[in-house]
Amino acid sequence: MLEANRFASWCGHDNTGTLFPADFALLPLCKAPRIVGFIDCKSFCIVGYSEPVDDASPKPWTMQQIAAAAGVSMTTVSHTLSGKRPVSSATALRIRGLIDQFGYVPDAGARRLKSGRSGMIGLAVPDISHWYFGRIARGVEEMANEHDFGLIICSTSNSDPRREKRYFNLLRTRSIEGLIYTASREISPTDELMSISASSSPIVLADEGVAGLSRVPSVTSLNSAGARELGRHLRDLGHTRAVIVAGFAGLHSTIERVAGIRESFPDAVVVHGDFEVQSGYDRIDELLAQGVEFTAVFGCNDYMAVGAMRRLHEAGLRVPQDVSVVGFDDVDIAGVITPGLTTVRQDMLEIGRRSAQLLIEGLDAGSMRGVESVALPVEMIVRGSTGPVARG
Amino acid sequence: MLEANRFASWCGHDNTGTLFPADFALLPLCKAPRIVGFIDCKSFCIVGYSEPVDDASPKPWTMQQIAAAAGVSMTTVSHTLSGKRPVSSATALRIRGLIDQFGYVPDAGARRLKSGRSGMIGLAVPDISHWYFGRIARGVEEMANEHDFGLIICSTSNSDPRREKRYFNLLRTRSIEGLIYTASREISPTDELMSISASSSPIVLADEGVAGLSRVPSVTSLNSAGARELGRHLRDLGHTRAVIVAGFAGLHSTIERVAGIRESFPDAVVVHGDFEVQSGYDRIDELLAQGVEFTAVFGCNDYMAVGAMRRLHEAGLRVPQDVSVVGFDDVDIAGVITPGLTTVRQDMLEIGRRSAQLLIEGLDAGSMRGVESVALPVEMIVRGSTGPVARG
DNA sequence: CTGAAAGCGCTTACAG
DNA sequence: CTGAAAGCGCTTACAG
Repeated sequence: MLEANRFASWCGHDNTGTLFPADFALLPLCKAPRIVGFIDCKSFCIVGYSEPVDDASPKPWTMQQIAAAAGVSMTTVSHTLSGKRPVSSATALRIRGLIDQFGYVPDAGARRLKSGRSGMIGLAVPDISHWYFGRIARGVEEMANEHDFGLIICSTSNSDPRREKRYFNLLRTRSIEGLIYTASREISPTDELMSISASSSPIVLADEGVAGLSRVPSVTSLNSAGARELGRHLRDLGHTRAVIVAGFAGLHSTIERVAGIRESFPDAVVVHGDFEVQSGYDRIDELLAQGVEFTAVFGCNDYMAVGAMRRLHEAGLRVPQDVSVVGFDDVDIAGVITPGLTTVRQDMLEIGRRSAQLLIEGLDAGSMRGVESVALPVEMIVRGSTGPVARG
Repeated sequence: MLEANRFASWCGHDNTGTLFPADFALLPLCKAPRIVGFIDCKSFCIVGYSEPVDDASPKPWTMQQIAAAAGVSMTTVSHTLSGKRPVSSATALRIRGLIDQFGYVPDAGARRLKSGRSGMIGLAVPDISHWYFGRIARGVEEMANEHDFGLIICSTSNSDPRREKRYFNLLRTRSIEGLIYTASREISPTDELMSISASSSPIVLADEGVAGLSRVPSVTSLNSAGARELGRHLRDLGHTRAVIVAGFAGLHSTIERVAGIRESFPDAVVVHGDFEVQSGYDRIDELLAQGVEFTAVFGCNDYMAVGAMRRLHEAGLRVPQDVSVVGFDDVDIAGVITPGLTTVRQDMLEIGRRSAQLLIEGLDAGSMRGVESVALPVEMIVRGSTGPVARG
C-alpha cells in the first residue's frame, strides 16, 4: 500500500456482479495493467497500470489478469472461452463481461504452442497479382474463412529458389498447418515439393497436377474436355488448318489441352509460349514469317490468344473472317475486347474453394490419406472471335 | 535396455565429430525421435522413434533433441541459430550438422511467444482477386519478403462486418505485428479501425486515405494531379461538355479526382458508380436517356470507363470521333481494348511496396509516430480513346 | 462446477 | 565460450 499513489485504478467483484470505478472502462484497449498485489483473491484485486505511454506498443492483457480480476482460476477463464467444459452461468457472465471490458483477446502464439494448431493455411502461387491466381486466392480465402482458418500468401515468383524455401519453411515451422500449391511450370523431381509431399504432408495441388505426386490430392479443371469442345467447335465451322499456341511443355494442363484439340486437329502445328500476351504475339509473328498457313489459332490461355489476335490484326488479318481465335480460362478481358474471345471458362474461384476444402478435410481428419482429387467441369463460351472458315 | 529392441536407431558423438548408423540419415524428415534414455550425455545418447506412422502428422524435432544429440545445452543450440553470442566453431559446426541432418526447424509459435514478434504482417483488401488490389498485394509481399516478414491476407469483401472483425483480431491476438489497410468505401467514424488506430497501432493505409485518421500514415497516388492532367488534355482537345462517372462519394480519391477534373470542367455533370464495368455502362445509359449532351466522359477508374465505352458503342456513338473517354488506373485491359483507353497510370505495385515499407519502419522503430505519409506521382497515358472534339 | 500444476518449445537474463 | 533455470501465455489431464 506504500505505492498506493501509483495505482491508477482498481477493480473488484463480489460473487453476484462486478464493480469498477467509472474511469475504468475508459482505459485504452491496449493498455495493459500489471497486477501489483492481491488483497483477497476471492473478492478483490488491485490492478495498476503503467504511465500513459501510447507511443510504444502497450502490452496486451493476459488471461492471468482476467482470471485475477474475476477471482477465478485461469482454467475457468480458458473453459469459458473454449466451451470445453461447463462453467456456471454467473461466473461465465462475469468473466465474459471482464473480457469485453478489458478487450482481452487470447494470444494466438501461446494457444498454438499448446494446441499445436496455428489456424493458418498457406497458399503458394506464382504471382498473386495475376487475375488467374487472384481468383484462386479468393476462393481459398473464402473457404478458409468459413472454417475459421487464416490465409498466408506466398508468391513463388515463378520459381525463385529463395522464395520456394520460404513457404515450405512455413510448413516446417508450424506457422501453417497445410499448404495449397499452384505450380506455374513443370516441377522437377528434385524439387523440395517432392520430398515434402513424399511424407504425406498436408498439401493440396490447385489448378495444376504434378506428375509423380499421385499421393497428393489436386483440384483441376477438366482440361481435355474443354479443349475437345473447342476443337469440335472449330472443326464444325469448317476449319482444317490450325496452330496451337501451347503453354509450358511440361505442364499437365498443356498436355491435356493440346491432346484435346488434336482429337479434331491431329495435324495442328504446336508452338509453346509462356502464358503471357507477348508470347502469343511473338509465336504468331514467327509463324507468319515462316509462311505457315492456318485459319484457326488455339491459345492455351486467353492472354496468349489476345496476343495472337493483336498480331493478326497488325498483319491485316481479320478475326474471325480470316482467322478464328480461341483461348482458355475466360479471364475478365475475354468478354471486353472486340471481338469477344471464344474460350473455355474455368471456375477458378471454385478451384480455390475446393482446394481449401480438401486441405481442411485432411487437416481435420489428421491425414490426407482419404482425400480424393477433384476435376471440375468447364464450359465453352462462344463469342465473336470464331466464325466459319473463309470460302476459297 | 530391456526395451532395446524398440530402439530403431542411436546416435553418438565424440568431441571431434558425429557418428550415425547408415540408416539414420534416411529417416523421413518429419519423423521425430523420442529421447528414450541417456547413456552419457557428454558423448552418447540413445534415440528411439515411434513405429512408422507416415499417416498421422509426425512430430517434428525439437531444439531439446538437437541439444541432446549434440551433447550441449539448448542455450548453445539457440545461440548457434541466432548468432547472438559466440559459439566455439567446433561446437557450432557439430550443431549445424545435426540440424541439417535432422531437418530441424525451430517452432515459430514458441519463438514468437518469447520474442513477442510473429514475423507476420497483415493486408486487408476488399477483394484480392481484383487486378487493382492484387497489384498492391504483390508489392506488399515483395517488400515484406525482403524484410523477412510473412504476409497474411484478409479480404474485407466490401465491408462484411464479420470479416472486418477478423483481421483486427489478427492484430489483437498478435498473429500479425502490423496491418496494411485498403479501404474500399467510406469509412464511418464508428468503424473499428477508428478506435484501433486511435491508440497508434501499427497500421498503414494503402491507396486510400481516411478522413479523421490523420495520425495513421498512408500511401496514396497524387489523385488530383492526375485528374487535373486528364482535364487539361480534354480541354486542349476542345471539349467543353463533360460528364464524370465518379466513384463512391465518400472516398478521398473520388473527391480529389473530381476536383482535379473540375479545374478544367467546372460545369461537368457528376454521377456516381461503384468502380465496376456495369456501373459505367448504367450511368451512361441513364445520361443518354435523360438527353444529357456531352463529348467527353471521365471515368473515375478504368473499369467504369470501359463500361461507358460499351454503352456509347451500343448507342452508335464512336469513340473518340463522337465522344472521348478517359479512365484512371491504367489496368491491364486499358491497353488491350480497341481503342486503347487514355488514362492515368497509378503504380499500384509501388503503393504496396511503400505501404509495407512504412509499416516495417514503424515496427522496427517500435512506433508509428515518426512515419510520414507518402503521395506517389502518377503519369497520364494517352491512347486512342481521346481525340479532338467533333466540329459542328 | 472448479483449481493447482505441468508443460507446449523456445529465448534470455544470470552465473559461471 | 557454456549451462541451469525462469518464463512467454496459454491448454489440459488430473484431482477434487
